Amino acid sequence: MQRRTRQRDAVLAALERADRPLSPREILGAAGQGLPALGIATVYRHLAALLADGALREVVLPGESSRYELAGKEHHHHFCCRNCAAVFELADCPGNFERLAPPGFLVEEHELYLMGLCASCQEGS
Amino acid sequence: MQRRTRQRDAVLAALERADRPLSPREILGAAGQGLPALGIATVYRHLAALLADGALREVVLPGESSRYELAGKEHHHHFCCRNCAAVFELADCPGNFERLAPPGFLVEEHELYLMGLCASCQEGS
DNA sequence: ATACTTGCAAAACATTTGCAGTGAG
DNA sequence: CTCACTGCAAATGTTTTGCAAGTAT
Repeated sequence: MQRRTRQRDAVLAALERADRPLSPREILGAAGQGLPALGIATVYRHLAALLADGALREVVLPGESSRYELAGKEHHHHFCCRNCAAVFELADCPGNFERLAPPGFLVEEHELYLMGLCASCQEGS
Repeated sequence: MQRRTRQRDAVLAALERADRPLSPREILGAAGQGLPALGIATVYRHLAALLADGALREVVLPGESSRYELAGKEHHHHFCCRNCAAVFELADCPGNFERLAPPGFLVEEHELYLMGLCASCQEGS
């Protein structure tokens, strides 16, 4: 079982404070505010542990390191702006993807990403 | 413009031969059969170039390096078996994801992954 | 007191780049 | 003949590990 430590709380607090998925680097930065000696290795260790516990979700994007967000939020997906690389959460999920899989396959989870331009980047272009 | 070289052909041939997305390592292995001195750097360089040309698609999965497949195939998505990690292609796409994005956002692309157990891994359990 | 956690530095990997030689056009 | 392409090795950058010291329980 995991112990409750200052570092663990700092990682979780950083993720709670954020309204978007954070990369390990960003978590180190955010959590390191009130805990300067925090090491990146510790961040990775907690991310792995929390992920295994199902307390976090991993958000994978092409060309960037994985980002992490608290699980337990309502099921949702992400929009990634190809210009500013910001990641937004989507409200809805069409669901019902089981029928897409070949017969005999068991669908347990699904992941959906939309990509394009966010509202502010569209104005600029 | 890109020149036509033995290495470039080998990379493309490896991808054509495969019925699933390949990682850079796998491509090196497959393409290296008939071209032993082929270097991993060259593979990466061609993947980057072909990707930029739109000749390839990048398939990103949690925890593994990106895989690549020929573009130009019909639009499709992937199923990833959580047991054997094999990646399968799906036939259909529900499409029409524009409505999921917040107002003002432009959806240019989308990516959908299903995860679960493939037919053979389900039997074994 | 016990044994899980930490930070640091080193290790392991994955990916990119510099360079001089090679080869396509 | 030129200049893009190649292989190699070195450089980057990211994630993981070993270990002695710190600390929650």
